[in-house]
Amino acid sequence: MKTQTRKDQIVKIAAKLFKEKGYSAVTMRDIAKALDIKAASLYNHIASKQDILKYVIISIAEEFTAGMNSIYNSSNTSIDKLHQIISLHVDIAYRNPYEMASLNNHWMHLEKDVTYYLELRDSYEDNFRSIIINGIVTGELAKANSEVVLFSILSTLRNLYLWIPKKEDVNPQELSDNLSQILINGIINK
Amino acid sequence: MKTQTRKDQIVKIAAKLFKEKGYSAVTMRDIAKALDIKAASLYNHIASKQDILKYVIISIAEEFTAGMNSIYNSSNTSIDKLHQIISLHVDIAYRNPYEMASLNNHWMHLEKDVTYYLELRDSYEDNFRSIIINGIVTGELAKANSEVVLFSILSTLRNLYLWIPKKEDVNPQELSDNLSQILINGIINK
DNA sequence: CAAATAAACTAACAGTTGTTAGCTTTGTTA
DNA sequence: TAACAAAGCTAACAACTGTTAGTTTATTTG
Repeated sequence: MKTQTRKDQIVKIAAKLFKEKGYSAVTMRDIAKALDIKAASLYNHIASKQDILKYVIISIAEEFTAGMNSIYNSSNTSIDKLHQIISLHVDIAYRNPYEMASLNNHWMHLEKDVTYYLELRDSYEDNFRSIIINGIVTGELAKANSEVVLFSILSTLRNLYLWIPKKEDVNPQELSDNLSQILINGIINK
Repeated sequence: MKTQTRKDQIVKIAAKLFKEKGYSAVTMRDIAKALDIKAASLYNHIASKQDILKYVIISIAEEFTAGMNSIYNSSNTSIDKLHQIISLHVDIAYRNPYEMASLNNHWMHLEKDVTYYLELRDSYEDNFRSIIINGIVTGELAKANSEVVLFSILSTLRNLYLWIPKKEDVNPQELSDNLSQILINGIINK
């Protein structure tokens, strides 16, 4: 458990405010006030407002990419890989519910770094798509429009950050199991 | 097909800009420039920036509520009701992909009208939850955590607006059918 | 054609924005 | 205890914000 630097505190509290009001609506004075200091003092720790957003988003985007690469390159079945992807999302969303809002909704304000972010995201989606198509080809997964399957699962996983903080005592393992059952087996009683 | 008033044009183009950059990052001058007029001229048609957001969000929120009420009060099976809810979302998202971004992400800037918006949304979710729980009780749906089922389906449906504009020639009926199959029957091959 | 209305314009406002410069305080180490 | 670095402060800036007032232009209607 690394000790939290002042910069870490700034990034963390900014992420929370970004989630509540959106990146543009949060001012440097808002962030400062939440830490009980003046706006100018923030600049002893970060270079700019955009710099804060970068720290909020990029590290988590890279965590997703690393996780996906490891899953993608393993020799598990497609369905096992899907289980692992679900766990990956639950785990990250559980630990970073505020940051996920910026990752999903505020990345367009990264400006200079938006290209890098989109590369990470596209590569993530490409791997995910591959796993689904492969599962359909091998017959593990039912024949279906792979784009709709990808979109549907990814939508649910990307929205976890909205839902997790609203439920007290969510158990990540249990949530992961429930999601796997619903997303993979469906909800109908057969 | 009603003719489009100037106000309608303003609301429509503003919704598009809100989706691209977020409500707070879009200035009245941005909206005006997109219509090739000056910012002050906007005020001949709308009362304020917030007023524009209200027009973007509330009419669609009410359309969802009306649709849900009609489905909820029908005498169909739970599964038929779920099919109808999916169609409702596809239909509205297909016709209003930009407006859906504000409905999902910018409603907190409604200020005075946020209470009304949340009433509509809560009532919508309550009806949805009821339909799911009823389906589980009657045995139409498999035993599962109803909150996770609700969250999972709703996440997919609420994100349609992000996905529909990226695919050319999406056929709403076909999309609706694909989603129904995936969300209700799952993706596994059995 | 006259009058009324709709819809644009210019100019300006008061407040807010991110950021910088320069200074002071605080806490640690030599 | 002197020196130093880390982290705070005040004051100010230029640009930008939503909005208003007052005016002009274009269109519709009696």
